[in-house]
Amino acid sequence: MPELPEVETTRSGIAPHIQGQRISGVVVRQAQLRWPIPANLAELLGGRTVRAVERRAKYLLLRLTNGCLILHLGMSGSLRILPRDTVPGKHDHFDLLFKHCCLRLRDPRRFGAVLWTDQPLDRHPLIAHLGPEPLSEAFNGAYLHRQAQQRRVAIKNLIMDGRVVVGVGNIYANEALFRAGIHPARPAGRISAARCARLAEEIKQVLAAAIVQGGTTLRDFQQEDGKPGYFAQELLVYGKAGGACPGCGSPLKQQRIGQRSSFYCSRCQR
DNA sequence: AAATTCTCCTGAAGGC
DNA sequence: TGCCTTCAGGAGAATT
Repeated sequence: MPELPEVETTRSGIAPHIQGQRISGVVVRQAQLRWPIPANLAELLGGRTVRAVERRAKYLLLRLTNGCLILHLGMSGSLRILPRDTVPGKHDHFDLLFKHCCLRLRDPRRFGAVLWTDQPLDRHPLIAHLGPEPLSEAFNGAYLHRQAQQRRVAIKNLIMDGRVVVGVGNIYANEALFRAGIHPARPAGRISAARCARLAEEIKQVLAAAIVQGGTTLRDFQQEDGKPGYFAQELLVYGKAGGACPGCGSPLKQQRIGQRSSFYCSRCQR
C-alpha cells in the first residue's frame, strides 16, 4: 500500500519520462474513484507540457502551465510508464498519453484520486491543512513534543494524523514506534521530550531507508517500471504478530488501535 | 475541540 | 469447486 516512500519512489521513477513532455491525450475508463475524475480533463490537459513532477505528503503533483494535476494512489494504486499501445487491464482507470509513452493509473480498490486545480496549491482544501513533511527540518523532536502536549490520543494515531505530520502510514508508524521503543497505544501527551525526539528521528530514518529500497511491496504496490519495492524484508514488526521480537525474542503482539492493525512488543515498547 | 466511527472499494484468505 | 464471510486500508466526512 503506497505510503510516502512508495509515492516518492513513483515520483522519481516517472519524472524522467514525462517532465518537459507534452500531453497528447487523456483516457478515462473509470471516472469513479474516491472522487470523480473531472469530466473536462482532456480539454484542460491536452497539448499542455508537464513542467515538473512534485510530491506533497502522498499527493503527486503534475505541474502544468495552466494548473496542477493532483494524483493520489489511495491504498492500491500504482502508476506505470508503458508503451502507448499497451492493452489496459481490468483496473487501469486512467491514462495520460505522451508522444513516446503512456502514464497509466491502476487502482483495484479505487481509493485513489485524479483531480485538477488552477488555484495556488497551498489554498487547495486537500493540501492547505497538511502538517510538515517528515523528512524536513520543520519536523523534529521539539515540534512533535509540542503537538503531543495535552493530547490523550494514542501516539500511533497522532503520528498518522496528516495535520501533525504527513506521509506516515500504518506500516511505517508501526516500524518507527518499535524502533523508538514506544508502545503504540501510549497517550501522546505522556511521552517525554527526549522520547519524542527519538521517535521523530526514527520516523525519518525508517522513511529514508524505505525510499532507498524503493518502498515496501505488500500486495499491489509496484514501481513505475513494474518492479517491487524491497523494504518489506527490512520490516521488524509489521505483519509479524506471533513472531519473535527482534530485540528480546518474546512474541510480537497485534492489537487494533484507531481502527488500524498495530504490531508491537509489549516488553520492548512502553 | 478532540476523539471516534463511518465510508468508499476489491481482492485475498478462511470456513464449510 | 465454489459460495459466503471477514478483513485490510488512506483519509475525508460524519458523529459523538
